[in-house]
Amino acid sequence: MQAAPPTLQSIAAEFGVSSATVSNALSGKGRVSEGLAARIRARAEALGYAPSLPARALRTGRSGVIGLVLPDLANPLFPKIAQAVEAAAAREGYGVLIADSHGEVGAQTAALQRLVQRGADGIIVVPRRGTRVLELDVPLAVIDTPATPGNTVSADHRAGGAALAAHLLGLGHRAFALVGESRESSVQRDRIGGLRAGLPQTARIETIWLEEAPETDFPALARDGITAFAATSDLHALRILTTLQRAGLAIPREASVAGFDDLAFAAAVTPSLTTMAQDSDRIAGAAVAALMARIDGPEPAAPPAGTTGGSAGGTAAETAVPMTLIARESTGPAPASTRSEPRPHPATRSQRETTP
Amino acid sequence: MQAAPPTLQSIAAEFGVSSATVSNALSGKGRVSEGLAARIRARAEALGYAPSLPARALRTGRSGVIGLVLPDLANPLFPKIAQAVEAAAAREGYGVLIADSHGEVGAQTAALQRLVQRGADGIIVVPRRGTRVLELDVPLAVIDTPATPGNTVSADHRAGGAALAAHLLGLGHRAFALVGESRESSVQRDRIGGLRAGLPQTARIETIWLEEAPETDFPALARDGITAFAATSDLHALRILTTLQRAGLAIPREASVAGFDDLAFAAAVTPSLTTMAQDSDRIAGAAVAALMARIDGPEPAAPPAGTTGGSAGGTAAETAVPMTLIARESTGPAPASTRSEPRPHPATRSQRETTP
DNA sequence: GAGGTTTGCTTAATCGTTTAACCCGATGCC
DNA sequence: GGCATCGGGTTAAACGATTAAGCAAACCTC
Repeated sequence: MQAAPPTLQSIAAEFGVSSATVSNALSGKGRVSEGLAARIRARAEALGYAPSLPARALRTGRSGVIGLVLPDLANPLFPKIAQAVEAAAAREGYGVLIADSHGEVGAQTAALQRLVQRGADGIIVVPRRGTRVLELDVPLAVIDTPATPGNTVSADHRAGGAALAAHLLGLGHRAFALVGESRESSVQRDRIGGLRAGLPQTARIETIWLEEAPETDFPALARDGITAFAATSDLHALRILTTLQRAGLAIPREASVAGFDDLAFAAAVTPSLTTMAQDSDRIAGAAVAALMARIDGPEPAAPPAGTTGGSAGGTAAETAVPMTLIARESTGPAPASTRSEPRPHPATRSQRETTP
Repeated sequence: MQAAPPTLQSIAAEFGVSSATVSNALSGKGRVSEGLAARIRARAEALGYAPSLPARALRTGRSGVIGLVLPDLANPLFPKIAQAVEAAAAREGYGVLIADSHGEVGAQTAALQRLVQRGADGIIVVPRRGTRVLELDVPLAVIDTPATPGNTVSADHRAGGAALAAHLLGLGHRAFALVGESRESSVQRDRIGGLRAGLPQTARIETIWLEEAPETDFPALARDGITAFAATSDLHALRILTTLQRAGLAIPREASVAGFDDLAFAAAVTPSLTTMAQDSDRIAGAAVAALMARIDGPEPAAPPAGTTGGSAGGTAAETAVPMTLIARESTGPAPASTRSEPRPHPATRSQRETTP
C-alpha cells in the first residue's frame, strides 16, 4: 500500500541532478554548492528519506550492527547488560543483534559465526564462565573480569568484593560465610577473592561453593556463629535470606546478608537486599566505545607479534569499572553477643588470603 | 589478515562458469547439470561459503532479520521471551534485532521505525501496557493478551488466573488477596479477572492495585483472615512472601502465596514460589510462525475493508497459549482455624465477579 | 531430417549507495 | 594571454546476489 520509499535517485530526479550529488549533499563529503545542498537536505527531511542500510552495507562493508552474545539469556543479570548495550549502540547509530549461547561452548562459537555472517561490524561477548573466546576477524569486546586475558572491560569484581567486605566489617561482623556457585567462573572467583582480601587475618571465614555443597545448611551456620553472609549473586543471597528468615532468624538483627548485581528483585524483598551493583551503563558504554574504536581504526597500534595470544589491544579505555555498594536493609550491625564473646571457632579460616 | 571471503564470483571463476550458475547450483532453482551442481556445492561447503546477507537483502528486499521490541529490557520476564524468540527465529534462519522502548510510547514508536529502517522483515512487539501499536508496512506480531485487539499470540492469562484460583480453592482457601500493580496493564487485568472468575461467589476477595496502594500492609491482611495471596507477578509475590515471613508468619502453613511467570528466583527462595508459568517457547514460536506466514504470503486473505482497525489477520495460528501451574512450596492447605471458623469479615467482597 | 522441446549455461539488469575519476566553465597568476 | 586551479557538478564503476531473458547444442518425434 505504501508508496515506494524515497531513494537517492528519486530525490535526484526531483532536482534534476545526479544521485551522486544528492549523496554528497547529505553526507557533506563531495563538493556541492551550499544552496543546492541545503535544498536537498530540506527535501530529504521532508520526505523522511532514510538510506537503505543494506545497500550501504553492501557498498561499504559496514552493516551498522553489532552482535551481543550472552552465555544465557535467562540469566537475570542479562537484561541490564542488554539494555545498556542497546542504548549505547543506539547512541552510535548501531543496531544490536542478540545471540544466546545457551551456556554451551559449541553454541557460543556457532552464535559468533552466525553474527559474523550476518555482517556484524563488531561483537560484544559475555563469555560463558571459563570460556576463552576464539579469535575472529571481527572486532571483539569481551566483558568478563579484569583478570581474564583478552578482557576488554568489566566491573572490578575484586574491588567490589573488597568494598563489600569493608562494609560488613564496618558493621562489626567478624565471622563470614562467602557463598559462590562455581569455582570455574572467573567473575565469582574474583568476587570471593576480593571479599577475602578485604577481611582481616583474624576474621573467621567459611567459603562455600554451592556447586560442590548444594545442601549447605545456612541456618546451622548462623547458629554456629556466622553473622554475615555474602553471596556472589543476589540470587543466592535471596536464597540465603529467605532460608534464614524461615528458620526464624531476624534479618539483619541476627544475621546480615548481601549479594551482587542489584538484580530486579533486590529492592522488592523484605528486608531489601544490600548488594554490590555493577555500573552496566558504563561497562556497556566502554565495550561499545572499544568496538567503535577498533572498527574505525583497523589496527590499534598493531601488536608486533603473536596477534592471537596476547592480552594486547590495550586501548586506553578503562578496563575495570568500579562497583557501587547499595546498602539496604539486609545488612546491619553484628549482633552484640557475637561481637563481645567470639564463638568456639575463633580461627577456622579455611584458606589464607590470596592476593597476588 | 584473513583472505577475502568467498563469493559467488570467486567460486564461479574456479569452475570457469558464471556466477549465475553457481547461484543456481546452490539454491537449486535454475537448471544446472547434477554433476556440476554437486561439485559446486562441495566446493562451496569446503570453502565455507556464506552468501553476503547485505547483498541478498539489497536484491531481494529481505534482510533475514526480525525485530523484537520490548517495553523494558530490565523486566525480568524479558529474558525468557527473548531467549525463546531468538531460538525460534534462529531455527528459521532469522536474526533478532532488539530494541528497548524504555516503557515510553514515543520511544516505542521510534524503536519500531529504527527497526523498519534497518530492514527488519517483521517485528515482534510486546507493547507497553495499554499501548496500541501503530500500523506499519511491515508484518507485525503482537504479544499481549488475547483480549487486546491486534494481538497475535499470548499466554491465556485469564485461564491461567482461573487455574491458579482453582489450585488455591482446592487447598481449602476461602479468603483471598489478589494483588496487581497497575490496572492499565491488560495482562494484569486478565490475570486478576481470571482469578476472580475462578473463585466462587461465597469467597472473600480483596483486590489490591499496588500502584494505588503502595503501602499495603500484607501481614495485617493475613491477621485479618486472608489466607491466600495471589499476585500478578512473581516479583510482587516475592515481596508479599518475604514481608509475611518477616512478620513471623509461616508460609505456607499460615498463608499461601502464589505468583505468575516463574521468574528466575521463584525456585530459589525458601519456601519456593508456586507460580503460573507461561510457555514462552510456544508463544515465541507462534509469534515467529505468524510473522513468517505474513512475510511469505503478502496478503493473508486480504480483509475487504478497514485494514487499519480490525482484529483481522486471523491466521489459523493459536492465539491463546495455556499457562502451566508450577506448584511449589509457597502454597499449601488453608489453616484449619480459618476453614472452620471464618473471621469477622465474612463477606467484604470488594467487587463482584465480572465474567462477561 | 526438419521442426520443436529440453538441457545447460551465459548475459545482463537490478537492488541503492558510495566514491574515485573526470569534465567544463570561471577565475587567478605572472 | 597562456596556463594552472578551483568550484560544482556528472559518469561510471563498484559491492554480491538474484533472476528474467537469451542462446546454442543436444535430444526427441514422426
